[in-house]
Amino acid sequence: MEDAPYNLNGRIWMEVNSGKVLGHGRVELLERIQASGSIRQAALQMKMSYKQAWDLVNHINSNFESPIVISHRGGKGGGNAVVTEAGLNLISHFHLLQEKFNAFLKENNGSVQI
Amino acid sequence: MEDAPYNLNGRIWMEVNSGKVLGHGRVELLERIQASGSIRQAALQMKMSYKQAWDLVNHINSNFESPIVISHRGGKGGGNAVVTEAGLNLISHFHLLQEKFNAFLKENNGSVQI
DNA sequence: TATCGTTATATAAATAAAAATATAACGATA
DNA sequence: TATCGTTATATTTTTATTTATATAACGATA
Repeated sequence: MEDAPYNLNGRIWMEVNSGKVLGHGRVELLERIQASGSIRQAALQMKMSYKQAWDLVNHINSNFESPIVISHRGGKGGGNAVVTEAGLNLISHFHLLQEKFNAFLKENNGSVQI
Repeated sequence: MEDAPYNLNGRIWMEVNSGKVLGHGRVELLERIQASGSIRQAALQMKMSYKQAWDLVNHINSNFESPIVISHRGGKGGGNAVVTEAGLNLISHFHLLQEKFNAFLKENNGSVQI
């Protein structure tokens, strides 16, 4: 009979209409869009295809009443994307949840008798 | 400025040597092995291939000092598999963690201003 | 008004994951 | 000792996912 130490790990996400809309990866994408002003640049930074990034943004936008990312094509720089006030609220709220969750995980590390 | 209600959802798992070894799905697999005495039956019940189930069991076993599932081939019924005392401890410990986590999720449902 | 790099979208190609199939090993028991 | 259903393992086939490629639309600005 000995001890098996383990680390507890996990993921959380926000659901709307019973579907995942916002987790760790999407929040990082929003932050990079906000920082760079570009969906393409954010995608490059995260080593994902533009299509994937666009699909994620589109999915997020279509699951909230207010737009989260507003994008424009054409013009100076070819186009741009910005995260709205609503989006910034989502980001900071998710960070809050994530911090609580991190504490939960830390508290629940331990070991089992095996 | 309106409200976006959301449900918080997520998954937790136990890690050993920085690798995932036990989460919701694997615990269910162990329970079904215990109940049926057969890896094959457990796999069928969970609609996964025998290979996938065996790989999971093998992965679990090789990440703990003590065996979690002991299997035999041949003999009455063609063979069988049993979950060890150590495995049962893992199962009940994970359930404990999962219950705490469920409470955490419930507490942290809410809404964001968007 | 021609150019630029980005957004938006569709389609094809490549890769990865999962499922299906096949086969040997096994040992109680009939 | 022949049979049985399961474990254990490898290989093939199928499916799903991801990535790559292509192209049109766009509007500030030079």
